[in-house]
Amino acid sequence: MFQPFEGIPDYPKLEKETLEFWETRQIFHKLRDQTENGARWDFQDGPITANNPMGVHHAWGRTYKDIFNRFHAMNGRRLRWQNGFDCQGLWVEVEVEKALGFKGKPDILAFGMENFSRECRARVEKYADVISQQSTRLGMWMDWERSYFTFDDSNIEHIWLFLQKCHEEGWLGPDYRVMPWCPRCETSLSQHESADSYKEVTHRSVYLKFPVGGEKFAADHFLVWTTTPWTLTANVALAVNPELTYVRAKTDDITVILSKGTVQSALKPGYEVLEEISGADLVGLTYSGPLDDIPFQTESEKTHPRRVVAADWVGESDGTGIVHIAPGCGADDFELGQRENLGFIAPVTTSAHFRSECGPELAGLHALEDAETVFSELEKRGRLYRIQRYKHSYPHCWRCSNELIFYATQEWFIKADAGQNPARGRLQKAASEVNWVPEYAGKRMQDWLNNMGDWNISRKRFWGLPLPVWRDDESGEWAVIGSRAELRERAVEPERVDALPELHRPWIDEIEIWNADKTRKLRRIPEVGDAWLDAGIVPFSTVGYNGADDIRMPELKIAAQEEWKAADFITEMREQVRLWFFSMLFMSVALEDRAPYKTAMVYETMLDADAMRISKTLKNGVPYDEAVATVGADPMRWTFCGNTLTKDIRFGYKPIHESARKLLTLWNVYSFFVTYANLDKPQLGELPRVENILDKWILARLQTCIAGVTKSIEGIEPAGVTREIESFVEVLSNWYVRRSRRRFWKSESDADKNAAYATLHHVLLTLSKLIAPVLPFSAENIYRNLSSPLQNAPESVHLCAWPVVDENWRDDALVSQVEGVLQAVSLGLAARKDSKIRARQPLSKALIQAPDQNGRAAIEAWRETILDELNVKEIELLDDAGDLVTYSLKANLPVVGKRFGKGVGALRQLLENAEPSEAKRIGESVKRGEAVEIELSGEKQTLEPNEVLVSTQQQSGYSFASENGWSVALDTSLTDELVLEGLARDFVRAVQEGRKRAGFEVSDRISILVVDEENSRLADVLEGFGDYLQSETLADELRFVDAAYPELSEAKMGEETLRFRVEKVSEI
RNA sequence: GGGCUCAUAGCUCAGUUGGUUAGAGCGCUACACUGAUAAUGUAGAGGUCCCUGGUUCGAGUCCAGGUGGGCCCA
Repeated sequence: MFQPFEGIPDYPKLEKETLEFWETRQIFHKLRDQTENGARWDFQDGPITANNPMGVHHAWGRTYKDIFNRFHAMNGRRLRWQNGFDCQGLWVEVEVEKALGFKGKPDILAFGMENFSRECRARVEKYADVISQQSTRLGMWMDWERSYFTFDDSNIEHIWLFLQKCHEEGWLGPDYRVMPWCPRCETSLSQHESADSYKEVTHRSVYLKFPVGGEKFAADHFLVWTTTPWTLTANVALAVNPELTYVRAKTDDITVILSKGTVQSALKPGYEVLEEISGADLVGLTYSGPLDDIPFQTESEKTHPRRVVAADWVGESDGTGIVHIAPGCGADDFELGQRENLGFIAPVTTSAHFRSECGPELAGLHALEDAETVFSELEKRGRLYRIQRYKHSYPHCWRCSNELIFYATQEWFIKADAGQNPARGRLQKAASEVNWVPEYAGKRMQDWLNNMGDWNISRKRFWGLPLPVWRDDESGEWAVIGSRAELRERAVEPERVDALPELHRPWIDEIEIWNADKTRKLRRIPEVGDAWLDAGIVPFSTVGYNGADDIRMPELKIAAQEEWKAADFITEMREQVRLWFFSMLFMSVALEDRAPYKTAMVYETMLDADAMRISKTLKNGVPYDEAVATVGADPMRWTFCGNTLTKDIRFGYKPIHESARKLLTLWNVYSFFVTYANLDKPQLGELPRVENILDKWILARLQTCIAGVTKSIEGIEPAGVTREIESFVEVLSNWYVRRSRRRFWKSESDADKNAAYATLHHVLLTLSKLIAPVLPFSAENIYRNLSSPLQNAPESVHLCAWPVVDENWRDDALVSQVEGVLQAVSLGLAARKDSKIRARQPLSKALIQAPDQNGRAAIEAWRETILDELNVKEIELLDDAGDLVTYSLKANLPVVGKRFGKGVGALRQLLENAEPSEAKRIGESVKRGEAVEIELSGEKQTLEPNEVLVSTQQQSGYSFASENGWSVALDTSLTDELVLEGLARDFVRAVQEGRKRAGFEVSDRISILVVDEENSRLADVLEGFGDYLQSETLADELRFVDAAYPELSEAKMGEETLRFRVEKVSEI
């Protein structure tokens, strides 16, 4: 007895029960044991940041991960099953700050670094738990007890090892540069981090008047434009492009100098251009700046007088063609300042507050937030010409969304092009050996590597990888430590290293080491590392590459498991190409000179249903917990899996519901099987000898499906899986089950009925395995129910072997035959539609023309089925002989194309427009498989039979429907016998409807009470088809009643109105 | 400015090495079918396959240029 199933699945309920089953029966652990000795297939998980609950976009990626893991486990492969958490870096700190209500670094310092670190760890541990729970709910199988955490000392030590290696290669070192800097977080950000951070904002831009020094343009002003007025405190020069043309122009009763191309946008209306000047002539002029009186400026001018310099990057797309240069506040400026020896001013503190040397009016104010004061100071000094609102894209902190500034600072870099053995070429070679899916991911990686700048790995923060650099500030001597053991060896007080609770700030900062000759004590630099170092090292740290034992999964230990080093598969969203994929690649190339992964799959962006980017402020995303609780995980997983990798996914409840509806067909078939099997209790197990062509066909079609699904997963094409399964379920339901229904209804048990049960059972059971990776819950539910009568069946679908194609059942010819039959039936229904005769009305004859021998064989093989589908008594297979046939010819283009080249056009003309007699001559030859002579453009040619496509049409009075060489016509002439049969069918239909309405069981026996109207043909119908009526409707009796009989229903029988009633025959 | 990528029905998307009349699902309309059906079938409406040029006997498919969108870099 199977668990009954009806209606639509309640996924949330079904999934919860399944989770309990997995848990109590320890299915995951059994799977792991069962694959223990299998060949390795290594999925390396990219760590998810454990600082918040997961979102629905995480569920997308995690679905892919789970699909591939489950598939390979079913194939007996040994997997790692290790989830990873990203645990440190700015993203964690910012969330903890928010939770504690902190505004910035000073709050953290007041709170105490030790307390702060503990808070960070606690948050990570909390959300690691939350995410583990959420992922479990998604059906994701991992060894959740043994996830890796990037804050582990072992992870940190592995990064140290890597950085030491970089040092040996000559790639690592400090540099003084202008960097994007977040004044709130008080740290610089890397190239990685600033990449996504540009946002459209509107700022006030300002045009300023800078009086020109010297004699040449003594009364004039340079007109200078900037969007960051605060940087004027650090102005040391102006830059012009010597290639550009500049002008002197009169405006507001003064004379200004600016580039010719910017006059219109920069000057107020009513200006007058006086003369043109070459940019080169401006170089070398002096000027006085707008804030010349502040101490920074007066001091700087003593050694570096203000002057105009040349820069070829100055343009005219905005501004005035004259750029104010502040080497302390911009990367280009900094570089130009170095080249031209312009002097240097750093006007603000790390939190963007003006230093005291900016003068009493500005000192202590915030450069961005107190911009008003800057404007009024400029106004006070009479230097403002004009203020305009200006919309542009400006960088923001990717974690706290505050506007960034550019700040001169010393940071630590990994320089790819430095050293004896530069990294770039080695990285490119390693990347080229990876199988990128889709291919463009590999091109993006190459592009990134081509353009890769130095990698800023230092952050002036707290909770992160402590950079293993110890330095003596006085002498500048520094050393890189590669492990905790080495640290102990060189420590001034080794026992303090032993006492370290963990390798984090503030504890690690207390350790001092000796320099090489033990003459100086070195202290650790305070910086922590870029979080991408943490994630990038995991291919090594999770397997204990450095030989230490303190890893979460000891069985992966590298000494014993050399094989785990390069993952077979990784997958993340596309931006990870330049983030995690890159950092892993870099670290692996540094350590082992090879890529740490063999296949890398990327997917695109999740958008909402209206193609809008999902953002927290818009609240347009589907919340994960809500979605999984209301619609369930499986429909979501089906939606995710069906998305084409190269396309963004538009995600919302509508697509999930659409997926659920597609899956409903499968559940309907399952429900059909369970319902009838429970009535009949058939023998199930081994497939009996298969005789019925429907069974043969669906088993053959199943093999096609197995092959297709397997190929899709192995070819890293998840969308193919859903396509293959959906098309199979479609024909399973609408051809196999529909055509087999009567086989299941037969009241007696016979071989054919049993074969039908056994076949459908086998198909559904196999299907449950095919969907198991994508729909782990539904598959389990269906499998467990269907496998219940089987001996020795694994207790879970996930412990089953992946189905393989059985060559005994494979029959591609049969599969394509049925495609032809479906076409013929569809054409027949179209012809019937055309004739306007209802489907219940039997017709005497269908005339079918098949395109070829295989098609004719299909009609013969499926004759009974087609008769029934089309409701006709007879099929006449039109052959191609006789005078009534017309031939139409077409060139077989792929074949003749190569041979005839330019002549193809003429040949097509000739064949398609051939006279009937000529068409017949050629057509008949081809049908006989003989070559035929033709005359083409005045030349004799011989056409081989495979070069011509022949289709024939019967000349006939019937209306045809035809397509792809198939034609079907119906003989619509009706005999009285046929009319009566049609009426009988109407009667049956009416009674069945009545049974359903009355709520009878399928097996209930009934009485039919019917009113015999005047002039009705009812009596004739009963006489001719009484037995048929009774057996179809399970009616024990059929009797006439008076028109006054209570509660009669009405129905149409042909043109007549039938009044009747059905009653259940009492059990007695 | 450089790189990658996309453009096919009202919407979401298939379209394998170039091949004859470009498909599916959803939505809409009409009709039909229904003892698994929140199903299904048939038909209709809806397409300059973004544009231009090239290669070819033949281009949605290959190439070049352009337009528009997305992403990355400078």
